[in-house]
Amino acid sequence: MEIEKEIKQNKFKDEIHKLMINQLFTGKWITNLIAKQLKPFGLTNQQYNVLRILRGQGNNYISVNAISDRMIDKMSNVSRLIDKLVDKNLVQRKVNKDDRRQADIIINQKGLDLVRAIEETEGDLKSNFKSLSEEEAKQLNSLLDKLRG
Amino acid sequence: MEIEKEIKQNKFKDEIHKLMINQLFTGKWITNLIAKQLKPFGLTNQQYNVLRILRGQGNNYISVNAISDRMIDKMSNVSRLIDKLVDKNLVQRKVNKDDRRQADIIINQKGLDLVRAIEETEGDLKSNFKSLSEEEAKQLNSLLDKLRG
DNA sequence: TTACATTATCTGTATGTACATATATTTGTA
DNA sequence: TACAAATATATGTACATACAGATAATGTAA
Repeated sequence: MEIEKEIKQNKFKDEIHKLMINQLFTGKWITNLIAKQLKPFGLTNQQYNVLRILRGQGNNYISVNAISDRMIDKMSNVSRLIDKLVDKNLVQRKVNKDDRRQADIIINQKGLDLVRAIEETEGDLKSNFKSLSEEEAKQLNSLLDKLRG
Repeated sequence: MEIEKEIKQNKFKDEIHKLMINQLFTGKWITNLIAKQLKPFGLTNQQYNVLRILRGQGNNYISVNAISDRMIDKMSNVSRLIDKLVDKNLVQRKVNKDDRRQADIIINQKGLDLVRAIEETEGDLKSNFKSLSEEEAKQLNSLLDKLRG
């Protein structure tokens, strides 16, 4: 649906203004789709983002800062996100030997299993994105990159 | 910058997956830019969104539901958003005469002045979006609409 | 008109978020 | 070495958000 109809606004000041709003709306739309996907698993979007980052590290530990660098939402409070994941016994945290300020984080088997289980529901999520061709998705990706300058 | 670099991820499962992440990242990027613009005025993004919707109604009252329909983030808790705006004396709320369940909201002069003052800083915000041509912005808008199906 | 469903909004609760500041450790430099 | 600056993370706080459920008013069908 056109953004004008989604928010019942039939006029925008200019194309950039419309784009900002369209972009915010679409971002929120995807955020909500993912939140819905994660709900049965009791994870928030940011927690899932962290788990996937950790999985990407394989058997290596990674610092809180490095996680933050890789997060989609860099404003998230990673310390407390990790707290939650430790509470749920999905990741382990230990103090780095060489730099005792640093916390080293790693995902454990339970965490890996959870990510795997969630990934098995990816089909449902992806079904919301059938309206774009591969070519259009590429074009959109490159326009988004360009938008951010 | 390319999304790969922004989040230090050099590979995506497929173009759609990359698009989801790019979209989330870009949405968050714009959200943060707007939050920064609003900070000196003590408003949150959603509060500002509501104020602009109210201004769009001119001298007419509008219900909480109708505001929600017009919001970018429809999950916001409009009742409490309005509470905040009433506390700040930017809007007025009254009970609808014909349907006493309904709350009628209207922006007042102080609210209008504040929106106007914020709009005078739009130039700073817009300066972040110079990298796209008008034509590209249009193309992006139509791809985003299409993405949501 | 009475009972039940529906609607519009509000409230309670748990959790998440943003941001300022604190704590602990390490680094750089005189 | 001593000490200020920088770094990595954690904590306090005020506020926002999501969602379930409550409350009150209205609509509807017998």
